[in-house]
Amino acid sequence: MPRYTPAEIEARWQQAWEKDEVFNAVRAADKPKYYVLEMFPYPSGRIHMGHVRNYTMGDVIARYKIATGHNVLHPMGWDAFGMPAENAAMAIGGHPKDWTYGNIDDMRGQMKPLGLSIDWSREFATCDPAYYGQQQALFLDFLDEGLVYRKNAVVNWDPVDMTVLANEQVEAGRGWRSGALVERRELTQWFFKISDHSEELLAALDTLDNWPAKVKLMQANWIGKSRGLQFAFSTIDAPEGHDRIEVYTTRPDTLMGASFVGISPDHPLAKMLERENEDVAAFCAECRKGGTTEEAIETAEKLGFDTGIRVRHPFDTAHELPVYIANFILMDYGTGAIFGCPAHDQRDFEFATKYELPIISTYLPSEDANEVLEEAYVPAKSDKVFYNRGFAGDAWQTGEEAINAAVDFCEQNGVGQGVTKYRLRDWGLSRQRYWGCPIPVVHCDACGVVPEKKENLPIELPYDVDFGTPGNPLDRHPTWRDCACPSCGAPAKRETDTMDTFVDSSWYFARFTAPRAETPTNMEDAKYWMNVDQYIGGIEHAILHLLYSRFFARAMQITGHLPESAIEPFDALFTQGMVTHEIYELWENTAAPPVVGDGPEAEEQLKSKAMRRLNYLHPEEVIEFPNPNKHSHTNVLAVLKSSADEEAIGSSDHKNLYELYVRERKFSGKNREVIIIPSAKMSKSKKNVVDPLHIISNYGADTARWFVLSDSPPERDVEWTASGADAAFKHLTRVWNICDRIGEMDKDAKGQGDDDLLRAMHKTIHDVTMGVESFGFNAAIAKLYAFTATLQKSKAGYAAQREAIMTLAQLMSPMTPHLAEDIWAHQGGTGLIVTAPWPKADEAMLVDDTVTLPIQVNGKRRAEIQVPADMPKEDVEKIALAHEAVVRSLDGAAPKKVIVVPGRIVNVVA
RNA sequence: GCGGGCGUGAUGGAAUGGUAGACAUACCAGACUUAAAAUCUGUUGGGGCGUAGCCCCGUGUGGGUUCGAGUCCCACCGCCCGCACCA
Repeated sequence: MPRYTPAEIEARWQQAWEKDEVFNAVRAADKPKYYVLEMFPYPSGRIHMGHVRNYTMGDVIARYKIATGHNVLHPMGWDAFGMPAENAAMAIGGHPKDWTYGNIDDMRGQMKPLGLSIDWSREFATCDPAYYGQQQALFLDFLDEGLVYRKNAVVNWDPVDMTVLANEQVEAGRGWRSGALVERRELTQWFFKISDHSEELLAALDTLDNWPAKVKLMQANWIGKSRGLQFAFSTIDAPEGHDRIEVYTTRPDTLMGASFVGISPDHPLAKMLERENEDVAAFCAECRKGGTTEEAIETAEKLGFDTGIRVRHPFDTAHELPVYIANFILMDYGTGAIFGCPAHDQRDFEFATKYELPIISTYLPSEDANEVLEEAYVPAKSDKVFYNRGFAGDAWQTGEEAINAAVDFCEQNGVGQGVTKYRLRDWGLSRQRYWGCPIPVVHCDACGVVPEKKENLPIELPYDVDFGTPGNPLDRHPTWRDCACPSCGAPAKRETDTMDTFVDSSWYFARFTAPRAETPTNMEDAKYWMNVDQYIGGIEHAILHLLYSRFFARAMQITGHLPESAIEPFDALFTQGMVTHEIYELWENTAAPPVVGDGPEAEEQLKSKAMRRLNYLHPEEVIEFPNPNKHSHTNVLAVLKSSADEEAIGSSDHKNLYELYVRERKFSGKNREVIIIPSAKMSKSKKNVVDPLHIISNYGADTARWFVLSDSPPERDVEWTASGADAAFKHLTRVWNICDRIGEMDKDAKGQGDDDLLRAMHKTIHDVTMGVESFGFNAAIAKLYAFTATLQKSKAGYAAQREAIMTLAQLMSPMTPHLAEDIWAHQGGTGLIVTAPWPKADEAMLVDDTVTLPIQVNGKRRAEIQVPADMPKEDVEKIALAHEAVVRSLDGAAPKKVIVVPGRIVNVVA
């Protein structure tokens, strides 16, 4: 009997697909188009199970769409710029370009054996000059349209390495290489005017019907539209030019609870005081320590500095408030100044407590509530509260009503204006790094900042750079900066900043529609292929990447690079989960004398000893086995493979391993134990990374693909288990063996149960189709398991069994395409299965004549009846009430009510 | 700190507001075998009783809506993701 040999059949069918060019996307009017795209990978050099899962999901969709008669575009490329390449150059030498292209070759080589339905003829990397040159052209067009501008912004500055650090290079407020305390420093940077599109980007979220609601909500919160009041406090004893402080508040209804005014350390008034007063300067310097992330700022201890300046309350000029410089106020949001209302904001409450400022309630939960607060009183804006210090609207009103009333009141009394603001800031794209797309502008002494001419594009990165010292090598390059001013021709200097890598990934989806075009896009191709019908990627991109891409699509429409119809580039979005794996930790008693002996005393002693994690272990370094001690909470134990002898490993009863485990833990000189941490994100440092190449060489790509789809719902994390992969392989072998068996059958053989088999088949067609359409891959696979079991046991005749196995192959083909092709060929199917039309479920075969109805009494299941599917409600009710179990439950009482849901359930209310 | 999500047997999970635990793993038992592997079959949420059967409890915790809640609402607990220079 021939065997299932994935290594052989997978290579064969991949060649067949390549020969027929079945995945080459062709622009043609004969069929509807379908564009499926997975977020392209960073070329780290190794694919991991997360990639396998991500691309397999996209592949299932792509293959399903091919089978249902679409021209499918399913491209692949590389998000190839970024810091890891420069870090590698610094750490191990070599050049970022060589490192990156080497990695791309490696990863492509690792991906191809997966048998993905990718049109490789469209492949590109963002570090190809042909790609980033077009990106520079886009930048120039954006500049022309006023979508790009320059302004100052803060960066993480490492004062020892004299370089700008990324947020991830700041560890606990210190530079990762130098260990120096990081400072915030201002630089002139390029910005995209994304904030001009805040309202539009927010409003258009409503049109994205096939995006997850959580992603839309996260984007809406990120854009952060708020209506509030902007007004000015007039100052007392302030330096000249600062007789007013403009503040913005979303809670003008709490104005009577104001107890201080806070300004950002970067506020113009703070900066002026800083120049004149050493104490202020010292305080502002203190505030500028630490990273630039919102998280770092929000979680830092709240600090304030009393400037001595005071302001008058707008409603009561006799009431004066102190002005503090405070480290938690951001210059980027609002006006960089706020009034603090400690009674209704927890941050302000803590600040007021620390600096002994008054805490004044403006509203209370009830008219007689205690005004002395333990913490800030912050009810939902939609709750009705009692305004004890209201000044507009009713005494009892919701926060929302009070805010509107307060804005109206203030406007009428000339105390400010209602304004709408957005939290969304402009997108800073300048990076002081080498391995990125050069910003195509020139600095000329005479002409200032001048855009490069398009005919000079691409402005290519020089190859001869050194990474011996931190910082941007472009800055140090002896000649690259030198150029002629595009405007006046005089000697000038190139911009040495490069672009944020988010720019690269904000339009690659459009480039895939015409990857070799001499312009960023080709309008005809863009019109045909856009939008992306199904986009697939991680939830970690829910905000930035997706928001930036939405902005770019608009900007590209404005500059004539995308049609109007493509301003929302992703019709449907799916966010998949991660692949996780157990972590194995080796713990040892490193400090105390070893514990010896057995029994409870030894156990107690072990608990009290200083057991420490010594290191992490690779999955190959441990042997797992079931815990024979059934009373323990731990079901699986593990020992070091190196400690176990051959016999113990080979033996099927786990006695020897358990004895070894006990011996190592209690009797060895080290009290050594392997601890299993379930389900953690795969990470190199924790050594819980499973290499897909191993899986593919051991089991084949189809097994890897089947497993990553089968075990968890796609939006959730999947736990990689060796036994799961094993089971997937066994199942595929089983299917192959069934195919072989049917192939050996007598072609004229008649059997029993043809109709049952075909009914089960049509139900499976229906269920799997629904599953694939709705990303319910794991549920679809469960149905395929069930149908395989049915087919395996079937005694049906040859014709029915052949139809069943061929349909099974078709339904499996998006997940396990190689095995499916092989079965198809084995059974004499026409052409390739990949291009065969998707099977259709026969509606008539889906309905059963009789149904099983559960009968509940008061919501608890008590019985079950079989009735014809079309039996009238009244008759069902009669049968249900007559049922022995129901009679017993009712105990003679008359039912109050009977609910009959046809085809579903009967509930008797006693 | 802020924003978003998730939580179901030993494990991964299934379940348009309608029989909780499909399917798979693991374990246990059986068949085949000299034996093992492989393969196949079967059992398995917890507790109880008068054990062909029946009853009680059970979807992180506590409340609520409903004839009926894993599913909807509120509060809490735990874990995960994002926070603008990681990609």
